[in-house]
Amino acid sequence: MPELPEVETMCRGVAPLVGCRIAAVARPRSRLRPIQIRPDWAAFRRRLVGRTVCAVRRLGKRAVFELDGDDRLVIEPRMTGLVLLADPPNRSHLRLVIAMQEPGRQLLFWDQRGLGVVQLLSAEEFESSLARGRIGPDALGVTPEILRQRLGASRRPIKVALLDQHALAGVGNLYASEILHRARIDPARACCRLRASDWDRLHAALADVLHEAVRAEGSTLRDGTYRLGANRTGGHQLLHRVYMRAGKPCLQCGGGPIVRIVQAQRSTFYCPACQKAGRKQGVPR
DNA sequence: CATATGTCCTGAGAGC
DNA sequence: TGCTCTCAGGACATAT
Repeated sequence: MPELPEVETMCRGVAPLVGCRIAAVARPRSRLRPIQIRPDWAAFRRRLVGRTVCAVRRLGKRAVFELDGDDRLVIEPRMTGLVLLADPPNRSHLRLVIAMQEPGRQLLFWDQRGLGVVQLLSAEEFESSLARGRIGPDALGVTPEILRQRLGASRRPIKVALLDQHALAGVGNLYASEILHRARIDPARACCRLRASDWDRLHAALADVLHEAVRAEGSTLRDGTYRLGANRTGGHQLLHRVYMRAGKPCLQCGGGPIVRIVQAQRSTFYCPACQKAGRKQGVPR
């Protein structure tokens, strides 16, 4: 499930396409339902061919290709999408091939479940979707003050609020649990009940966990869909302290065990000992 | 407006 | 063995 670190890794992977010019755009044939491409396929293709890739950026969980003429190609991998230069896991779930004029250069979008969305937007459309709060500020670009400003007034549990991409972009289900564990905050606590010190720890944990995961090139989970091409996996799954570790001892306090609860129909993993609401925030032995 | 819930999708794995 | 069922969750639509 690509979240910020996985999308960042994919964007870095396709950075060699900067400067390349799009020669052809193709949708491989498939028995599967086609993914969403906007605007319609004909216009999408017509507007892409001939464009040059000026930059590849990431915003939250989206990969944004800036093209000459100021259009933006925005790819949302959602659950199982991969943005690659080559070597997709298989051919049957390859959804989009953008071939460049430069020999051997191409951009691939592979997506097993097909929930991903690919859009071509004008600069105005892209900016207005940000301005109208459709996409919140990137999680790695916020200060502790902005973090609190974006989430602090909500009565929702902090774990649920962290997943709201309109409030803050980039954190998904996996890293929300890891971040709250590192910050020693109870995932069920309402945002509006957090104190200033909690926001400081949350901000530090957010940056720590996400940077650590980027360094490890993201997390490949049991389903194995997240790949870096050439069948390479990410490495951060080896560093998870709570995610998918229900019943196992807490790596922080040695106690535990880690508990799984469900919030907003999603799994949350946490250590009740380390993350007890209102507990004195020391390092337990 | 804020918050909660249902929906899309495919493949893996469980259970019979 | 082969079937049916459940589950995973990102982002949006719809309901309250």
